[in-house]
Amino acid sequence: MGRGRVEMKRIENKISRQVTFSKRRSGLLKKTHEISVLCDAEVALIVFSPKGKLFEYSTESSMESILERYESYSYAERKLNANDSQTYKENCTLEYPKLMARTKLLQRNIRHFMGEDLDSFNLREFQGLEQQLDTALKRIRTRKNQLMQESISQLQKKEKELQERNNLISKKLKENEKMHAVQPQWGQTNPGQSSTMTFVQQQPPSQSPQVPNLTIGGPFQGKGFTSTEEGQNSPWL
Amino acid sequence: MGRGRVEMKRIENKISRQVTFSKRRSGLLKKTHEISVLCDAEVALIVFSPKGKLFEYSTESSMESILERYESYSYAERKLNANDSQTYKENCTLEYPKLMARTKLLQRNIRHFMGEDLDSFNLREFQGLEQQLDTALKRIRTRKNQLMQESISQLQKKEKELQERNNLISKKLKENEKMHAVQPQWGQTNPGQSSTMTFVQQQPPSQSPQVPNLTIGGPFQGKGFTSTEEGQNSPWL
DNA sequence: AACTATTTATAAGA
DNA sequence: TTCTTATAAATAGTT
Repeated sequence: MGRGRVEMKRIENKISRQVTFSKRRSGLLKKTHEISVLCDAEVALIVFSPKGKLFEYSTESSMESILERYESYSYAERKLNANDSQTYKENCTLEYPKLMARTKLLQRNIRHFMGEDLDSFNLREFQGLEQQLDTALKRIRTRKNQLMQESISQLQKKEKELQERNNLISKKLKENEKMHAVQPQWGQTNPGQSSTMTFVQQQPPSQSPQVPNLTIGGPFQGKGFTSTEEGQNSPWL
Repeated sequence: MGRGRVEMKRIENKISRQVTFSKRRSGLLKKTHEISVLCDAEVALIVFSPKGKLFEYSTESSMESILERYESYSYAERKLNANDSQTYKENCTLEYPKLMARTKLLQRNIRHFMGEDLDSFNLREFQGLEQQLDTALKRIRTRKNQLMQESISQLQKKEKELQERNNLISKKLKENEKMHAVQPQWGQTNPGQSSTMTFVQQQPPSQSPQVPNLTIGGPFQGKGFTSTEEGQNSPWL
């Protein structure tokens, strides 16, 4: 847009480059603002001029929270070069306040997720949170249902196996009884066996190692919700 | 640019909003790219759609490095009043790993609250999370409804006030007309008043300070434009 | 996803 | 820098 096409490459003339930067920067900020308002999007824009000057725009939700959100999405670990002790210490000292701020933010977020600390929310924010939780809840329920389905089918399978085993044993027992009926020599082998017993409930021998433990409640490893690992009360509260 | 002016406010129609978002997003990404190439600037753009989908652009130097640069910038501005610098540093170094661990935990929890990263969950954990979210959701909906109720009753109150004011004015106007009908002396007081005007819309005098701002979207304080330096040439204002 | 009528952004020039 | 202006781009409304 302007009085001629523009090649998409670095403008070599320093002055023009500076001027273009200034013009386009304001245009860009404007457009960034517009999309955020018109479309209700959360936007963050960071621009460093070639001279190293910083320009930024962010939706009301603040730069920090957007970057936070971004990082929770693309969770790229920052690798501290921990090999060098001195660097590490400096790094820690430098990063500590950041980390603290971030932790506070996360805690607040969690409280929001738990429906607490909502006094400052406006309608729109409620709407957003509600939708987010609703989505999460749906996902969780889906996953839970999957798990339950699996449990059920495994239990059914187990049931079937046991049933078959029972049938087998019953059959053998009957044959046994028949044989005994032909030559009834009681006494030496199995004293106390009742001949009227028909079904025998028995654990399949391979139970514990091969069939997963399906106890509804399973072997918990306590991931941190509710009961809170080493006992201290919800660390984020 | 388009077939009509566009009011700078949230587009209410969901479909249009979605479409506009899509169009403007690509425009914005393009412009972001252009300024970075033409002017040799380092740029990062993060956009979350209203649905929560992430779009991003960053100069080749990578998002991470830009964000780091950004943070070092904004933190450089904050003066840590290092009263006891040495102790402070040691403390930080010592506490840093703890804090990091905690932050990680918090982040994981948040992901769980968003229904992500649930592969390791067992049934009981799902149940717990589900219940927690459900409770939260109920609270949030309650609060949201309260807010809406308040909005509604305030609007109704305002409506009533306006109605009364209108009635009053209409009444006065009628009396006025009557008087004029008796002795029609035009001219000296209010030239240009039309006698056929019936309703007058008027703001209640106390509007702005006493009635909370109910704009759906709340009272923005525009945390955005920190364009540093001379800054306030906000061309779009 | 395409198509235009228009509005905007902006390159050049002053 | 800022203003102006000719033109290129972006895009709102439509199909």
